[in-house]
Amino acid sequence: MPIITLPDGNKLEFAAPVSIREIAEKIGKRLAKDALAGEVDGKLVDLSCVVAADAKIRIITPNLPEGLELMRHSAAHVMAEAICEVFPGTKLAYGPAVKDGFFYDVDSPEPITDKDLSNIHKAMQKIVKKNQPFERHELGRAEAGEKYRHDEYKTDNIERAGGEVISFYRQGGFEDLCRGPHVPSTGRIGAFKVMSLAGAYWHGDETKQQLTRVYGTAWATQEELDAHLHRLEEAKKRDHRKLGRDLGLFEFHPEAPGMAFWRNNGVLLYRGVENYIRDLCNKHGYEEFRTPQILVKDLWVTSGHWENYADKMYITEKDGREFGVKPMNCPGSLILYKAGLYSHNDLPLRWAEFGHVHRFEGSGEVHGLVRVRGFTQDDAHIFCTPKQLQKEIEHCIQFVFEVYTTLGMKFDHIELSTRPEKSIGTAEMWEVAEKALQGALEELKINYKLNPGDGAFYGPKIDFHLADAIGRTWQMGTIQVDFALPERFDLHYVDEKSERQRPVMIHRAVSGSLERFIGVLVEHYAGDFPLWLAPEQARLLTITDNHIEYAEKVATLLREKNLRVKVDRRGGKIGAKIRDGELQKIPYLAIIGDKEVEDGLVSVRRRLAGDLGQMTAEDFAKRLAEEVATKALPPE
RNA sequence: GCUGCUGUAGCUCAGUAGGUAGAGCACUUCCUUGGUAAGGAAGAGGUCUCGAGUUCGAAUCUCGACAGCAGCUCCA
Repeated sequence: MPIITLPDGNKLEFAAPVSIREIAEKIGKRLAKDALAGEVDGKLVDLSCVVAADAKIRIITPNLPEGLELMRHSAAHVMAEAICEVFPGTKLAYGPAVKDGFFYDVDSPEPITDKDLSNIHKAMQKIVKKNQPFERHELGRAEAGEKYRHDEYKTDNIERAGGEVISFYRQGGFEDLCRGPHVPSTGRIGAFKVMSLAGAYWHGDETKQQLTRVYGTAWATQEELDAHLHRLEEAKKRDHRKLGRDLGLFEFHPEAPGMAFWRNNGVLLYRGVENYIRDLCNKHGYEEFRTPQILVKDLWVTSGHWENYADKMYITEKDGREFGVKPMNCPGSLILYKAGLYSHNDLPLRWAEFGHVHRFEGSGEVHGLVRVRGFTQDDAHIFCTPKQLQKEIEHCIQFVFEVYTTLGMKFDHIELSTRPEKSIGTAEMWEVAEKALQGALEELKINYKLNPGDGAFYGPKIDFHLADAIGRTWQMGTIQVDFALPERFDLHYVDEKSERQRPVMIHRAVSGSLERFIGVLVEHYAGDFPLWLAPEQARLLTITDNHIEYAEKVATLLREKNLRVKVDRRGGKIGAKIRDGELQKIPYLAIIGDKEVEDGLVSVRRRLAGDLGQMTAEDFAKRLAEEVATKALPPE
């Protein structure tokens, strides 16, 4: 006689084993209608699943995150059936629910193209209309393997599935191997849309064949689907590549694929970020260095970069000698360290370098400013004793947080990556390094994800990831512990007993790359930068030509306070000048006409905040200088 | 690098069935001196990314290159 405990604590008693569907019906008609699946003692199950023993039960409906995920997973099955209809002979590899939707990786006998998406969508609509139940059935491992021995993907999935029972789900005449659970029938997958196509390697392995990945999105209601599509449209407007061009920040040209050309507004922004970090370096006890752009091959062989990344380095040859354009700044620092003599009293040495590096990223890998072939790392190399290591890491983490907090940016996640297969150094070095990083994270009580095997070839690392306008995440700041390079370059310091010891090295970058950082920054603010970073902080708009002289005087006053200001002295109506200023996202527009000239005033509009009324030119200058000094975030 | 897609004026885009191109905005000039998100008129601007091919004829069809977009892989 199962006693069912509901989330609110109420209990229901049944005389015989009952299905989730029956439980839902007992609770209420409306719930039974909405129910997609159940959760029995924390495990998701089909609505048809029968409960025989006492259990805690939740009914899963479309408005719960689990319900939405289920709908998306079921939508993937419906799409798989549709694809098989449109492309008979298609084999199915993998089709999970993902953020905002789902995809299915398929192996179709002929290529699927964009033009086929609407046909797939139509086929899905027909399947949904039939509203066929999802039916689970199970086979023994051996039996399942035999049944699908001609399908390499199913065979593989069966091999990977745990347990002796392999479950399948059927909807009408279509069957797919699946752990489940599913929504009760094909009519219950909500509002959906087939979105796009892409290639995807089987198991994400480049050496395996490439499958076709079909992406879809699904939502509980049409309104939510529309809202999602609208959000995507809105996000496009924040795309840093578009804003970069529209706001005159930077652009790209085929003459230097994957490398940015910066216009003045972009340079002002770039310099703002760079100088800010530079000032913080000073505050945190760093010294700044600069090392050559092109260094001999032998150096890259010693550092291990040649072995690991020669094909991604820009290589040049003169007088029969090979040189590499630097892809990292560290070897330059190592040379400088080695050329000096340091004692334990000198450590830690915090050496910063804004070094411009080049990496030949693959043609499909470059992406606006966030993945480029030439970029400046706000790099630093910290040489310290093993004892100082963890404290130095903590110091780096705090530095990173200081910058992102000031800018009002939130990390998507923080990652600790450990030793990869291809690496240099001993197991012991790696262990000490990984422990130091982990220790620092834990000391500062920072949530992080473990990412095993994803460290740099010379050491483990902590990475700080941020999301762009459409939710793609990018690695920004990084802190990497390196025992290997000091060894390879035979670095040492003199300890208290006058003995030579090996220093540890930390590689750290706060922004990661200034280019990527600015790309994400543009999307984060949608071009409405805090005043201290805005390229053009204020624009003075004259009503008529008669006001130009006074406007220039006000401009001079502002420039004396180190503010970046321009005068819009064109003809035309004030409305048009305001519109231009707003479209270019200028933080402050000040209107100057007869009234202002007469009384030494300006009429001020703050973007995103509106009309501030009249104030004296002096007060205006003071207000802006204050906003710059406090690094205030833009108005909401 | 891989799969699919795209490339027409500075920007956003149209171009029907192969018959050598069009709009809006921006720009220039003139008129307008106008008070809080577009004043009016006229004008200029294109080797339709590049190269081959098919054709009497290619922006349009085919192939290749280059660049870009989405995803995958990679990201020291």
